[in-house]
Amino acid sequence: MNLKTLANHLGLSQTTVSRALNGYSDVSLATRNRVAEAAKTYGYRPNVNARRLATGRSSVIGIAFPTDMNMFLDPHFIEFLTGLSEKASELDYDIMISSSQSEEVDVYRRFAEKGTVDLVILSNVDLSEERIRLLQDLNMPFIVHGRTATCDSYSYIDIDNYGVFHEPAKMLLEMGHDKIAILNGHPNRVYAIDRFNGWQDALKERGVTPNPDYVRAGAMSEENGYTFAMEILQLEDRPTALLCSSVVMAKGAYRACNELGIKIGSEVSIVAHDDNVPLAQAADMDPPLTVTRSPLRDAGREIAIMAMNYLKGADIKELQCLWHPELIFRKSVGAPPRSGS
Amino acid sequence: MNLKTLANHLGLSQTTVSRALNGYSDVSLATRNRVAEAAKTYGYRPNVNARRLATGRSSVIGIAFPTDMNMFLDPHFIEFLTGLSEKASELDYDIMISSSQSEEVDVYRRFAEKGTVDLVILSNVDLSEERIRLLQDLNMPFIVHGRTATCDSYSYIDIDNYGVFHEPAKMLLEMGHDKIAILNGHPNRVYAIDRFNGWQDALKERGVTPNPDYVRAGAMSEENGYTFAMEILQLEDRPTALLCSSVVMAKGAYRACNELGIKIGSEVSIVAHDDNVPLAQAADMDPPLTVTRSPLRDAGREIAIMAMNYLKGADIKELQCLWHPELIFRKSVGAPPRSGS
DNA sequence: TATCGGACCCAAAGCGCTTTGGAAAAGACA
DNA sequence: TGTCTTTTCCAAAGCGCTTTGGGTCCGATA
Repeated sequence: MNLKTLANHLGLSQTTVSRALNGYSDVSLATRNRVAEAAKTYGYRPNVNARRLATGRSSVIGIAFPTDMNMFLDPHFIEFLTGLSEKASELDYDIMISSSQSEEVDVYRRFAEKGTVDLVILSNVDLSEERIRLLQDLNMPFIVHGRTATCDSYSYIDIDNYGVFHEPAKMLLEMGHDKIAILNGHPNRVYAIDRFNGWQDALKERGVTPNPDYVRAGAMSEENGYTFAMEILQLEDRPTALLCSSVVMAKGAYRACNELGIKIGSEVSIVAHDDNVPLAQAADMDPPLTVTRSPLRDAGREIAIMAMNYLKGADIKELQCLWHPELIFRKSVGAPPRSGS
Repeated sequence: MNLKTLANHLGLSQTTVSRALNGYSDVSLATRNRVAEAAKTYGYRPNVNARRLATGRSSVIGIAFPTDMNMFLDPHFIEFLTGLSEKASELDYDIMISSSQSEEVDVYRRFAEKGTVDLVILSNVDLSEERIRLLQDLNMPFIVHGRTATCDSYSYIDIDNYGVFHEPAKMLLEMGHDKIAILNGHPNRVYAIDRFNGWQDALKERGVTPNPDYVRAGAMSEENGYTFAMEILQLEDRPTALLCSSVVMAKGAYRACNELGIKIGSEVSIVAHDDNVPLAQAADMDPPLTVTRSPLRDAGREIAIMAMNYLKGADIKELQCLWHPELIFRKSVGAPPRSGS
């Protein structure tokens, strides 16, 4: 069933039927309904490729599939992608993934040349802005998940990573902790830098000098969480609180604590950032883990909406989201142990 | 730059240029080269959507993105998808992912209605064949990663899961092991059933009665590997060898052995199936893990090729692959301890 | 009564490709 | 020389939609 035969069935022109289905106001509400009705009963679905050819738009969102993805990212990336593709489906957008064996920028070049996608989504940005520059050069619309220094010029969604460590650090300081260590993500990622600064500033605001021994950074694996925590908790002047960049890392830290016989929530307080990936439920841990929470899936869903608005011509200023994670207090945090105990 | 202007530049008709670029033999080799040359210098790329409209083919492969994916599957699914999308790009196919908040079959319905994809890929099949039946009803081409009982009727790629446990079990038996336990995947997955049978038959062939206490099954997580191994290794009549369904599970088993002070490779032998996901490198374990190996990424790449051949009209019989994993012997396997030791 | 502005609808021209059904030129053969 | 194939090319007709640029009808206005 195509437009033409549907129009014939209705005794209307293709134009009218097309415009009726697309909700134009220059066709009366009555016929608009009549057309919608008929479309439903005949099971008419417009041919996507014809529409794409006619409009020049594809309603497809592209995303480069990182082929050398480090293991940690897997569940996080998937979680984000799940949200994105769910919402995109609802909005009648499609998601196309593509990967190159060599450079990620090749993927964008291909997208741009082929013209199969209207917009691409950039994940996992680091300090280098090669990809962003390329996309700007190619004149290919894009939205960034995360931010770089020059984020004024493009559309992005990010969380307040500074706050992710600043808020809980402040809270811990107010509870009397002053030896606060961080188990951070990879140091060339923008979010890790922001978090580091959040931690550092929180201490400085209280007149506490940040201790470089209390800083560890690397891939946010359970393994690293364990290793880093083992190292830090065996320092002579051991910290009374740990800020972890992910729940998975915190799990490693929990394991280290258990092994060292350190009571979580009394002898050491632990806070982590929670992307809410299924494999790591902070609330189910023992003791339940205090977190700053910002579900990645939600970010994926939001970015789909932003993509739609972008393509509808929304102003760039409306397409810059900064989310502030909520701080969820649970049993893994308590007053610092009295010194000497 | 479109066909028309390119044709004008060349002083040829659109027809000729089109057919030249598509390698038809009714245009002379000389002009074919000339056209190819010109296309390159002018940077001509055919408009994908116009082509799709004209041919009715999209050169897009669809895949349903499982929204409620269990945590274990993540890295495996990603690994497969990476191979698929790499090869697809090389072959100039695109990959479209889609997910529904409710049923996976909805995704296929949408694919079929919209007509955006030429073929879909089914992953992770279980015994129920609802999805397969639907796709057959919808007349939508598909390739299955895995198999069900009725696999004669469709195209698939799978590994010999029976052999995955049968081969190493046979080897262990020949080395003198007769108390062999299995840490299997989820019992309603076809591959887990096949593996179970492989193990069972290997024992029976040697006249050994399979011991139900030696069978554990569940999600293939490190956690489960640890728990299952702990249980099994503390049985009164403890096994001398463990077959694990994944390297991640084997990692859990390694942890259990270390905790119990059981020497791997002498007191207990361990073999696992290795999909070669980056997060779990069997060769780097201590001791290096003996595996049956079949990289998932390769399967993804192969399925892209199969998809192309399918769409080119290849015979169904040529589109049924069964791969036999190689058995890689490493230090985690040794002769069984002498009884009484 | 003549004019005008809405409201509603439509014919036809694209979008950029592929494919059909020849046509013209060039050899092959008698 | 005339006929018959091959070889090489092309005009034109789609593919199924959107959009432009009117047209018609009708009530409102003067």
